[in-house]
Amino acid sequence: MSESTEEPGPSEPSLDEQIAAYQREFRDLDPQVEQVVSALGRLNRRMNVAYGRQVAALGISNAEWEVLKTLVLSGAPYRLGPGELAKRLGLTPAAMTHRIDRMAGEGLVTRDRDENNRVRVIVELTDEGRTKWLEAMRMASDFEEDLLQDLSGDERGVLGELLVRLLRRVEHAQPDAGGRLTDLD
Amino acid sequence: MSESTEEPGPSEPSLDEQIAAYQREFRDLDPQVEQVVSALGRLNRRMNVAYGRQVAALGISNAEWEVLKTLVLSGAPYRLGPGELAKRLGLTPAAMTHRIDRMAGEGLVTRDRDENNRVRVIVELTDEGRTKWLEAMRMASDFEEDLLQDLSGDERGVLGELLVRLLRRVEHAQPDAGGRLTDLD
DNA sequence: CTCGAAGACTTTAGCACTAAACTTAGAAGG
DNA sequence: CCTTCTAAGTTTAGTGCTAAAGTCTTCGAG
Repeated sequence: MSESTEEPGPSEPSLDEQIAAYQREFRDLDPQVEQVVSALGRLNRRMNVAYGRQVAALGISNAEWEVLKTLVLSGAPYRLGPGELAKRLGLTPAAMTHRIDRMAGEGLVTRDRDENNRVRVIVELTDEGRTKWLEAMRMASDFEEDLLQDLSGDERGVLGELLVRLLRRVEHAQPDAGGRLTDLD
Repeated sequence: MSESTEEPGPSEPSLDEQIAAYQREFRDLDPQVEQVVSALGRLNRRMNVAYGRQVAALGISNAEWEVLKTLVLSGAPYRLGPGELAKRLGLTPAAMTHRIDRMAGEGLVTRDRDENNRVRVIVELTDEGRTKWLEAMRMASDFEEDLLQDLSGDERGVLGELLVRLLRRVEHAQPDAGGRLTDLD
């Protein structure tokens, strides 16, 4: 399951067949719950494959695009330290070091020591990096618009609201509220 | 936006802050679309972290659990070749070879040559593997039930239906229907 | 002022994956 | 038969990640 992080994919049985098979093997399964969860997982995997293909056309990887997005989201002047980037991306600092190496080599970011505190490093988006981000963003938002094309405005609103409620349940799961979700991450 | 299969994570701004920041940097963004897409991505990442923790308590990895699920879904006698497994999991055959090595070493599956066609290999779930699958399945379905706890039956149905419609759009995107989605995977 | 401790990266070792080359069994043609 | 082709797995080389150890600056206590 993945970025996340899991990333299976292409050739699986249809969703309905899969749910039916699970019910045969596991009687206690609620098909409605399973439909939501399985559709969520599959949808995400397919979308990630699609994003990867799109940004690859711009000569960057999905991983690099994530870094560009994080820097832009931090707002002008688009600077963050490697540690902060790692935390926001859910990576180890070690992995960040190497990603930044690559991206600095490609001219997407610069990496400099902070003159006021020479133990800190500042990663800053270059103009080229910002341009790549904008191009990727345009492709992504076209793709997302396409994806939701069959849904009415009302349906989009309902879907967004339901997803946000699930997200809230996962993110700040209340202690003492039935418990199992309390220690998620 | 990412996933999985990209796999970022833990410490990000709140969803609302993130959407507001994107709107500042990219005027053309539809906040409703962005809410759906971002919530989907985040939800999935958090869920994958949670699944990973749960199955780790059983002594297996998320990757191993995916293999167990695939074998069980294939139905009795729970046998598939490495190539077929790789296809369903979206991995290369090379990666399957190593996963099967590990899992055979742990007693979760057996790996044997097909006597009728000695170029084929048959991976078969052991009783121990089936037991692990069942334990993981129980944990997962409890977790999923918990996750959806705040949604009424109707809301679950609506959510499932909307997700399935999105999934259909991604999976068999019609040619000649506006196009961009036609070559997804 | 100097020593010790903490913080912020970087480096090293090891693992899991992909892409591409290789191996071997069975199938097809002459 | 014997050659060639194809299919199914495995092996090799190289990438990107994590965990843990290492380096270097800064800060605080004596």
